[in-house]
Amino acid sequence: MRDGGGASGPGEGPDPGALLAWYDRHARALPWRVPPGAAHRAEPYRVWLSEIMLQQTTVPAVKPYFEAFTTRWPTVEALAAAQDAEVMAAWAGLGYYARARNLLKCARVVAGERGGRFPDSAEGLRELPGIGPYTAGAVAAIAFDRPEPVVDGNVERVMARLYDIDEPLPGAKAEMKARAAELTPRARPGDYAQGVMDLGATICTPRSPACGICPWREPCLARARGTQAERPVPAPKKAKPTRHGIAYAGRREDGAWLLETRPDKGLLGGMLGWPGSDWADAPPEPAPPAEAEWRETGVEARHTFTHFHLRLEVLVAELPMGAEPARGRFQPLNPKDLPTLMRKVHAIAAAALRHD
DNA sequence: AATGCGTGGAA
DNA sequence: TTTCCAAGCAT
Repeated sequence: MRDGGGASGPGEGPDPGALLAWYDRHARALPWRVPPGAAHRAEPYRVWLSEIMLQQTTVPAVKPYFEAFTTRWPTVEALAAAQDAEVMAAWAGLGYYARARNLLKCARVVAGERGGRFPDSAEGLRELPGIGPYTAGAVAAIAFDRPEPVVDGNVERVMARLYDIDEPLPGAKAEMKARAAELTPRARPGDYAQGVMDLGATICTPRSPACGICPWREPCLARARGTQAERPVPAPKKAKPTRHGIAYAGRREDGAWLLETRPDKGLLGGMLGWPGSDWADAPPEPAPPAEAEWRETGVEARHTFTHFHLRLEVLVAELPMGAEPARGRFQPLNPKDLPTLMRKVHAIAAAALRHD
């Protein structure tokens, strides 16, 4: 690492000071952020919460969830005291649900074993559930002013272009990380980290980067060579198979739906869902969760996950008050508490049962 | 080290 | 419609 200072120029390598000067003028205003130059730093709880939500997730998607969480649970102690089901329901729709399970685990460790104080070093933060190298560095830098390297997808893209790294991902990550680390300044590490990420989000974007207004345009090797659109070189991608299954949407006379909480491990772990068959490459075997006249809706719920497409056939039934299902539990339902796939099933089922 | 794990918006 | 991808982590 080195100190920032002078201006960037050709042949001199990128200057952290130029990036900080750009950030002072162009920092995005975000709900979890304290503007550069403010007299105080952001609260560790809010920095941590935002960083967990932002993992592989866009800023527009995170904003309403961050607002909802901080309003409902203003402190780590409040979050730690929440019920599992209410936190999972509040996270529903944001995706990567292991984050929510680890969020609660982490909150309970911090509140229960650390007096509500987050560790103030990257090394300490790294021990907590759901906090990996990136998040540990980000919280240490932003909340505690520690000069830690903070390497996310934005930073990797910026490094790939600054140094015109032509090795494909993910092999190139080691060099990207080394370049990012040697560039990280001792001064204002939190602003610097947020600055590089803002640069990646607004100027050095994946497609059509705005090189003409970039504070690092002069030292950028890819810009000089015209290769910026081809950096970073992506990893080879695999085809997504299509899997099939059956979902059973049962509604009792009182309006309660037959739902089950999915096991913690695996896809949509810990979330509410409809009982059903396994999801497999072959046509699914029927697996009704209760004895009833299950009726085909003729509509499939289609959904794409990270690594496969899914088509779920939706079956519906009206169940009597005395029904004793083999699987699941009757409960009142707010569809917003369901992950997106299960919301799609609900919409199909509700429409089918409406036309009786 | 490679794989599993969500979602919605943009092109 | 399909593809791509966005502030990664756990195993």
